[in-house]
Amino acid sequence: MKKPLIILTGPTAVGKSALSIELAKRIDGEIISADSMQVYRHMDIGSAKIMPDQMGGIPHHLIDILEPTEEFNVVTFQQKAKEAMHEIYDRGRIPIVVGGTGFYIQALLYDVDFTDNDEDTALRAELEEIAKEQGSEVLYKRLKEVDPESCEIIHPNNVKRVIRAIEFYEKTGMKISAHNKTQRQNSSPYNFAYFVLNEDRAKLYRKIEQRVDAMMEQGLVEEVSGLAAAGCTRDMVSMQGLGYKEILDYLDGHITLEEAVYLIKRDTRHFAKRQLTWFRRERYVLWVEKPEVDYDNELIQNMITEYIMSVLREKNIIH
RNA sequence: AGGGGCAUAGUUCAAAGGUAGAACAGUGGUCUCCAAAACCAUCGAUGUGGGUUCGAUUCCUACUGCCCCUG
Repeated sequence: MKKPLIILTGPTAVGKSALSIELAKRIDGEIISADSMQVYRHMDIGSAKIMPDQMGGIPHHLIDILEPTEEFNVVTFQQKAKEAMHEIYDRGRIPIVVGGTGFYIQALLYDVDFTDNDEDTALRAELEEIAKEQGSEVLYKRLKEVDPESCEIIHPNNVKRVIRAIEFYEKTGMKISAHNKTQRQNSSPYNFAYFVLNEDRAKLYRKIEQRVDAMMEQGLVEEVSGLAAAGCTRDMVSMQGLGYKEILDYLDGHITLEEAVYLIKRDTRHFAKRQLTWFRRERYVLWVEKPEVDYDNELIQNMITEYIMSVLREKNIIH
């Protein structure tokens, strides 16, 4: 008997958090955050983190679990999320995965196997050096010798993925193209429902821009300068987050504050667009479109929750 | 009101009497260990009316709009 799993995602700023609280209350669920930035403590404003007073008493997992100086990646996410799920099942409750990182959701939902190799930071650094000094073509040729199939899929300019493919081969002796092919055939071990909340593009973009303005008012600059003072630098995973890298550039005097705000807005729009692209090609997703006209917010929330509940009943996730 | 200047893509800027380029924005896509990352692709323009010319978006001219100076 497959265990139940609910996924609630969508582009940034669409209103996932608020809806997830409503849903969790009704079905007695707990929330697992699938967000690569909200895992970090002291990064509240820029990550639009849900704060304890907004949680409505619903337990949240994978929020505030790391210091910004620590590394976080899919593998860590997968491990910690699975641990959290076990605990939730033990309590007889239903896990609701909420967050916008599609890659993380995929890793969890299909239980993608990452175990047969560890990342090798020394090798990565070495390969990065080669790319920088000799050009990405050199790396690409090296990959071609061991895994020509990957070369057909990966663009030569995409250094990160070329490096990963070489690394995979060096560490395991296998081709990542073959590995990915088999992993892609995994079916989910869960009885799941995968909801993507979406709304009119222009409206979403407007909300993103308003949210960035609000972050500035809430003191994003202070938050980032605090992190910088605590030793955070832009090469850290946490500081690659939207709002953080741009404000760091401002604090370093590379750009003006006005430019930083423009860049945060632009890059967040791009991000939302990429998220939607991801969800479009994901299998078995259920799109939940917000109505174009602005009704009462609570009313919309209720309608959507009702719809989600009906799907969950149909799928025997709730009774 | 008088004088001057400018009108090219959504924006900022190129170029040229013979098929008008770029950056950014917008749009679509890739993704199985940095994913809020990295990468790929693509739509789109000469303000309006006359004239000169084989050919005008370019030269001339009127109009319209915007900017600057003077009052």
